[in-house]
Amino acid sequence: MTETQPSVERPATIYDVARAAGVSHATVTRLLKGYAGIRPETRERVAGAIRELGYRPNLNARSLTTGRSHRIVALTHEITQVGPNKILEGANLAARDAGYLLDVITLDVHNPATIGESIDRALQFDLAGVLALSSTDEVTNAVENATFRVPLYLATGHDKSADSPPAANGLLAVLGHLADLGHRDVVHISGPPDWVGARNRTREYEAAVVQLGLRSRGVIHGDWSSRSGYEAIASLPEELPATAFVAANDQTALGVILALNERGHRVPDDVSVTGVDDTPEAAYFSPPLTTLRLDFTAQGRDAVQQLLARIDGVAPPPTPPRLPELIVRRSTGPVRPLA
Amino acid sequence: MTETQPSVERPATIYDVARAAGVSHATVTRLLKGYAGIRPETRERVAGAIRELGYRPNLNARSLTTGRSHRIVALTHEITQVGPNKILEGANLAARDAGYLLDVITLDVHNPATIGESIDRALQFDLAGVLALSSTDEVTNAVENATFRVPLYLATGHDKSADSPPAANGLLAVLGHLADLGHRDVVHISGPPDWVGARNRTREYEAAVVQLGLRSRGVIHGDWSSRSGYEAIASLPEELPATAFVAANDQTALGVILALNERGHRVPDDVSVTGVDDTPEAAYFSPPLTTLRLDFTAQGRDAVQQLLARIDGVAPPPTPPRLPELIVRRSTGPVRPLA
DNA sequence: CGCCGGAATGTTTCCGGCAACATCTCTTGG
DNA sequence: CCAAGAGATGTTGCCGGAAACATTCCGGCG
Repeated sequence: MTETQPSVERPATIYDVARAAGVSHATVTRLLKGYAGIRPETRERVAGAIRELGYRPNLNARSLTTGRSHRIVALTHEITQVGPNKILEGANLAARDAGYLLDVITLDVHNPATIGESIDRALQFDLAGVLALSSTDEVTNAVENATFRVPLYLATGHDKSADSPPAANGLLAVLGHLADLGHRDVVHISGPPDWVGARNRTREYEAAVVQLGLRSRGVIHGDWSSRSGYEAIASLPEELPATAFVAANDQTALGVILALNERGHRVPDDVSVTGVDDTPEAAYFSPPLTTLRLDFTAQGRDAVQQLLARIDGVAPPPTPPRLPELIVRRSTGPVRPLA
Repeated sequence: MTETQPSVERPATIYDVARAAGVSHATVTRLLKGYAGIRPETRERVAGAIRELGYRPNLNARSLTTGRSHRIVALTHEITQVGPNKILEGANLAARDAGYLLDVITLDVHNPATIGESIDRALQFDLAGVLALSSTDEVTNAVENATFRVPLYLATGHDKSADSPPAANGLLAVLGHLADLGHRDVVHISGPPDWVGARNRTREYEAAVVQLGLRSRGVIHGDWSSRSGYEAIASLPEELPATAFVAANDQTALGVILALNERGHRVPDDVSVTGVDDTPEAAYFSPPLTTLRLDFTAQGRDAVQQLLARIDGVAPPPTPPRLPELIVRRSTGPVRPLA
């Protein structure tokens, strides 16, 4: 399970390289920075020395003088959740493509005291910028209260903001689909209220219900977990108040399905269930889940792009709307009227 | 969705603080380092200036002189997988408790060329150590080929190594459970062969089969995904060759269950299915999954501890064996003989 | 053949913090 | 009352690299 490498010798510096090549350290720097005016012969010698000594510039020292680093930090949390997780993945790629190193600092939401501390710690490095991938109010607050001396881009929630165009309103598609199947009575199992994304989904749900002329038979607060979906159904009266259950995410939907099964309701014959996120597993639930596919990776990319624009003092590029896509599978079916 | 903060003024340095307090910068350093011999009055003035200016030491500059930083980097990949993900969580906590900042660099396994590059990039900073959380051979190789000048701890796979005590052999418990239920014929759906953890599980499976006198009716290669579990079953002949299916992880088991359902086999009445990992969702599958609970978080903690010991040149603490725990739920039941 | 000017290379200083060493300022003992 | 010594604070140089500035080299031209 383990292996180590002894080599503890200090890394070579430009001075070492310069000495080995018989030039001044400035020449080494020039080579490194791609300066053209170096005699081929000299260039060769220096390059050789660099190779020989396995020289690698010390980025700390570099950013100390230049005052700018190519490092950006992403503050995140709950990377277990699909959303944050994939956003990070996208951000990581985008950063790398732009020549930046993105490193991730995971905040411990369960331990609020440490949030500020972690942020503080991160800021002690020379950073080009900070990408705050915050999904909960707690983290958002902590971020807003911190004093950053570097560009900051705060992406709250992996959802569209309140003022986003209606087209981005994914739950409308979900409820539209249910309405098409003849459903009138629906129940929403929401995400944790301190998550922006959860609130947005709930709001979208409520708006869609109105717009489509459906009846919402309740919003039950969940917490993204399967357990909360299970318990939501368990808390319902014997006679189900709805024919369709709209869960805030796929995990919750999973719990909903199990609870429904246990109470003798077949999905989708008796009741329909939907999720949000389209996690890789959703297609393999029993039955496969009708859900909303969100492009988290793209959102991560967009966020990095926004941050980079701020770093470079350029006008931020417009973020193309990322339209959620309705994925219809077998957890939804034609309504079967309530008893 | 966004907010920015303008403040781009350069952060205060010890010199700024010194000037503001009317002392030399050395005095500021002394205060920072907890040196006792400072007159209360002076101390007060300096502390005031620090507060006033919002001074934060520049860790880059610091590690430049001290030659040691309190930063460790975790190289990881596929953080979407539960295992790596939770290991990271544990590592993060352990590092923080030890006063280190752990930052995470996600390697892109799908793009091997970038692995070396990312590692290289990370090494250009002053690092106290590197924690390589590698689960696949590709990454392991890349890590082994890189030249680190800092302590390295390579944790391969989130499983016990080949020479670990038999007690750690979790699949024995799983198969023992199946044997107790009367199952004789079993099939294993493995993880991707380039994952150490997957190979270990397969080996454990095979050993357990022999030890318990069962009959393995095949090992089908999967890739951790639900899809691979689904396809594994789909590839089987009409007459199932086994009464129990041992999946390499929970996701795979999910796919297995769906495929089995679709072919008209009820779980667990007709066939039994097991997983590994005990993801939070496993308890809410339909039916809830019998699986093996692994303590990933502890493994992450252990790894950090090992690394820190190397950094400090101390003898590494013994890693307590993390015994997997069999969680029996409803996806397994008494055998029902093959037709 | 010497001078000029650009190309190639070298020297110095600074970034922010730290540590070794130097200096100053008291208190105290002879 | 002065010197010694401890305590408090200041000065200097260095870490690795970058940039401004300085110098050397060289060929061409008058």
